[in-house]
Amino acid sequence: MTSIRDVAREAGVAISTVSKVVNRYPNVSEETRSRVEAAIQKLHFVPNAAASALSSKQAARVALIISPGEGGVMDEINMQYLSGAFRSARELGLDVITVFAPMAEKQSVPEMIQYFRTQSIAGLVIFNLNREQTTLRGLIQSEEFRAAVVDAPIVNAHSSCVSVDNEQAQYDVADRLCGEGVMRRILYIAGSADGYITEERLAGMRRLARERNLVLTEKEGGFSQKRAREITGEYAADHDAVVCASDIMAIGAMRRLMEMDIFRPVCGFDGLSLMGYAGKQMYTVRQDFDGIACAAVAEVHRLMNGGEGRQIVMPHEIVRMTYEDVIR
Amino acid sequence: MTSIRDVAREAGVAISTVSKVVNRYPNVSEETRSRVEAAIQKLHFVPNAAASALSSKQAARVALIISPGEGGVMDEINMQYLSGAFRSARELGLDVITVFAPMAEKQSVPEMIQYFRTQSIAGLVIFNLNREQTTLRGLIQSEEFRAAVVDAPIVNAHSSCVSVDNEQAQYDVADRLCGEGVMRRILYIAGSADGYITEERLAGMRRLARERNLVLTEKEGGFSQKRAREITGEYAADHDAVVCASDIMAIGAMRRLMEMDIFRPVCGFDGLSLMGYAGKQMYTVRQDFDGIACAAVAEVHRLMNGGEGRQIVMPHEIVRMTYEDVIR
DNA sequence: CTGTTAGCGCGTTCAG
DNA sequence: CTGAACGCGCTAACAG
Repeated sequence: MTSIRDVAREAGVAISTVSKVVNRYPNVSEETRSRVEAAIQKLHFVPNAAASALSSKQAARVALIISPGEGGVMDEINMQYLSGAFRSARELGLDVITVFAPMAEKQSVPEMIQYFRTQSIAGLVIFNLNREQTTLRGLIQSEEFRAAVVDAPIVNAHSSCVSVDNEQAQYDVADRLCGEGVMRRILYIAGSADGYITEERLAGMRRLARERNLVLTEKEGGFSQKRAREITGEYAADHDAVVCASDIMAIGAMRRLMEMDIFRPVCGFDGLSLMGYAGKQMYTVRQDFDGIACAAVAEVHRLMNGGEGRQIVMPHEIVRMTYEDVIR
Repeated sequence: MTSIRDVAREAGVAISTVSKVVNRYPNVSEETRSRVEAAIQKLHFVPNAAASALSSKQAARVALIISPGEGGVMDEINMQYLSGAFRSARELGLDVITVFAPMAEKQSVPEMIQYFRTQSIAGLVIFNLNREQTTLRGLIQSEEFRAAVVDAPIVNAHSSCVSVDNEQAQYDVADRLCGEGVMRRILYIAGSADGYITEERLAGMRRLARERNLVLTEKEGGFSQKRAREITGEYAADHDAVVCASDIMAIGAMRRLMEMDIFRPVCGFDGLSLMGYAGKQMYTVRQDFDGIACAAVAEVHRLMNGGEGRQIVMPHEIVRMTYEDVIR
């Protein structure tokens, strides 16, 4: 392994001069710079990130923590999160590691703190946090690290939260759906009680019901397609429309309705391409997961530079998705 | 930041003794060991991975390179790959970074070599490599790093390949399908020409056709649901069954058949949970992506310890998937 | 503008 | 079994 010292010798300059060239410091003469660069080329010198971090003590590493859905439903969202996060990290010059939440949950809070510290982690970006993930929540509350939490309303001095306005988005999509005809009795299939976003979306739905004088039936679907099917089978016939707190539940509802051979408008939430498999066109809330992850990484970067925790609201969009929109 | 030196002072021993305790060296007396451990607890000492790697020069880092599918189809597979890879890496004590292939492809081979070297990367695990990914292929051929390549038959002194027996698997699933009734004319919708696995699967299909005296029509579906739909619409009526080289194409074929209101048995390849949305039950090849990734990481680990490149064949399974099997 | 020097935190001989 | 001393590759003051 050729080191900075070899380059210095080759170029006939001091070690620190090489360092300055490598790190683009301004105060190096054009001549020595080019001499050093020639030596770098010649020796195929490659700076050692570990040594650099050790010396400068600027180990700006960030851990991305994702919760894979067992059924493959969350995968599309998670990959978009990762895609945005990696891109953003690269742009900001942040070093990133990826952690699967279940692994973290198997450990205790001190163990995870220990692990992240040995890894020189200074910031966390946590996706899809729910109430049952006690280790992760403990990690945030310990305030040992700066954190950007996506879709969970946790804000303190060291942590920000990033998400769409779930309340408003649920309101908007249901509003659109209900504007399509005369609908009074709405079946709302909510998420699961352990999800933070569930309440916010429910609140949006309730506000719409109040304003529009709708009769609302609320059921807990737990983000499960199966549950949504069952609920639809049991209640949909007595309602004019089915509003679901997630796409996957909307697909379940739609399929059940087709089996029952009755038509009810259905809407979902998230904007997955999976929606195209529902069989009919459907309104949903399109979230820019890529952009959300991007913003979350930027936010943790800001926090690591001394920023205060805050809440960030990302834009959303109501779309109508069909099979044709989705397939490739 | 409390360092090994603080611990040594606290415990009243030398720095090297602390190091030995931390790294579980045998030659430390029970008494000093416990004294050191007490000090570690007390001071919340956490070893610094960067410093450790720098000093010991054992930076056993591995890069996982994944190709996200634009349409969200590949996401389920990729997440399973990541899941298995992370788990395996943790068990083997390997440090891991994740890289999206499109980012790598934007760079030149020397740039990527440079990047990986600064990151102390010694091994690569490459998923879903295709012929168009020239940078990645150059990276492998440079033999700068040890590599385990999933689903692409590239083997040299420093690289192994890991995959199911695609030829046999395609043979098996089509065999099962054709065993269900009297079928002579088979429509085979292959993958894309730039995918390595495409030929292998095609070869398996051809072997079956030979042995069973089938009339085979081969079309290139490019792993595209849309293409598979079109091909099905054009040719399926004249055939007895449709064999697809991927689940996503099988879904397209099945949907088209339903629209055409004719029934033809269809089979896919991969075992995605997405298959449940096809509408009917369907044979497919279930690959254990998690296990494949796990094996690939283990393999690159072996290569990094001086092993020779080789080919590893993972087991596959023919399954019949239905909507009910898949939803949760 | 360039060179000298002192660490960053740790692993590892090699004497004792 | 223990500890002093050196070096990993690099950055960051300082002098010059």
